[in-house]
Amino acid sequence: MSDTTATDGRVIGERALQTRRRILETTAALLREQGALDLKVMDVAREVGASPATFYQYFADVEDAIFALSVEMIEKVAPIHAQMAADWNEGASGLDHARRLVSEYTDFWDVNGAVLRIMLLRADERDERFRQIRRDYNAPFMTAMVAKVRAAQDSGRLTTALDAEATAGAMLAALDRLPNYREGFEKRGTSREAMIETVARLLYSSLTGEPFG
Amino acid sequence: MSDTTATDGRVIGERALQTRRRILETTAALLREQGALDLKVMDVAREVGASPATFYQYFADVEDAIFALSVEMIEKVAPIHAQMAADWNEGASGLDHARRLVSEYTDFWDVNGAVLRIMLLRADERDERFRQIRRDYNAPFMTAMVAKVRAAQDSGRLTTALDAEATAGAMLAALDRLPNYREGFEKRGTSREAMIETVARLLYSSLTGEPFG
DNA sequence: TCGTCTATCTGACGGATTGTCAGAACTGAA
DNA sequence: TTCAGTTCTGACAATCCGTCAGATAGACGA
Repeated sequence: MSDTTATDGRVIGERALQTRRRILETTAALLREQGALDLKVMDVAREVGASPATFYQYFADVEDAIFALSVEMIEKVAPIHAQMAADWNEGASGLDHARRLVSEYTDFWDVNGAVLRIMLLRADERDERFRQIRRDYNAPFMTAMVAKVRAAQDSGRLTTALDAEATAGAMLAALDRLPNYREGFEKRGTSREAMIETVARLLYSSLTGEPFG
Repeated sequence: MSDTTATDGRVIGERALQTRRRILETTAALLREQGALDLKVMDVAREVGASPATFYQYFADVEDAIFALSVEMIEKVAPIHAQMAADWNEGASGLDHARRLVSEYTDFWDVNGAVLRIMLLRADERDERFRQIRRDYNAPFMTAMVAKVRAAQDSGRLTTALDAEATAGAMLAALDRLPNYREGFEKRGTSREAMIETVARLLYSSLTGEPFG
């Protein structure tokens, strides 16, 4: 069922699993170093120290390997989902919880950005396979945030002029894009902490209706 | 100076200019259809009806052509900058102006998204060439938004706990990513208008300190 | 009209990458 | 050690890359 298979469909054993993993790690590393546009199967194979034929035994092409890495993002991000769900249910100081969420998610981007960027790109480019993964990856964030917005709206603290989905989406957009602007920010005097504080406050206010101050 | 040159550096004439343009338009079209990851020089050349050698006369590779398209985005987006600057200086009903900005920028993304996505991707991947273009492309938005935030903070309407650059960046993030989520939104009942209204209100409130309601 | 000059384009090439086999090498069990 | 199943790879045809030298086309003067 969830057994890993080779491109010919057969279930693979321990040795093959390790090879597959080395290919994935190498793909991720090269992705970080040189980006996706000119990442070749040959580059990965050379770096792994294997024949290109070995690569093709596990993945159809480089994009397919990045797809596998994207799938793994879903479980890698799960602890952040869990933390968020736990925090937000107990209902205590929301702003601190928002700070923690933004901080942890920014760290997550710093580590996994290279893969996440291609996942989002291919989903944006209408690839259905990646769209499904993007949905699964985003869903817990979206669900939690939409619920927050609806709750705030139901209790009258937040205007219903805001669409709950769109509000959550906008906050997710900030979470996903701001790590990519951090270097530029820092060059102009906006520290990582200031960025996190700002996004946390925007997030908190947009989801609860509390004023920014 | 701003004359267009071939890869060997010579300034090109009228006929060559048309060839170059056909290559660029074809690249943009194929980018929309099949995305960037497996867009080959051969694909473009075939579609243009020219030899690959002709392509290489004007661009080093596909990415280089996308770079040229990215450069063109700067002047293509200028009218939206201008409209925004004009609107925001006269100081009248800010929310309506925000609506117009979001609406027009969403349309801009619908037309030019394929190129914008790669511009942002390559900049995110630390390519200095694309980073420069991204800066130039974003600068007018950022400058105007940062000024708005600072003004609101100076007059005491907005908390200084928000960093001006980060706030502007977060709003830009929403503008840049939400068009990519629109199809998903619409499938779940959030119309284009609702999305625009929401982003406009978030933008307006974050830049002015006015409450969401 | 014709020939010439120059800008532009391309056929053809060596080299690299892609993707696919059949079979070689490895592994663990008997 | 032998054997059977698993995993890996050399070798190949097909395609793509990137670069020439030379072919072609358009402008212009005679």
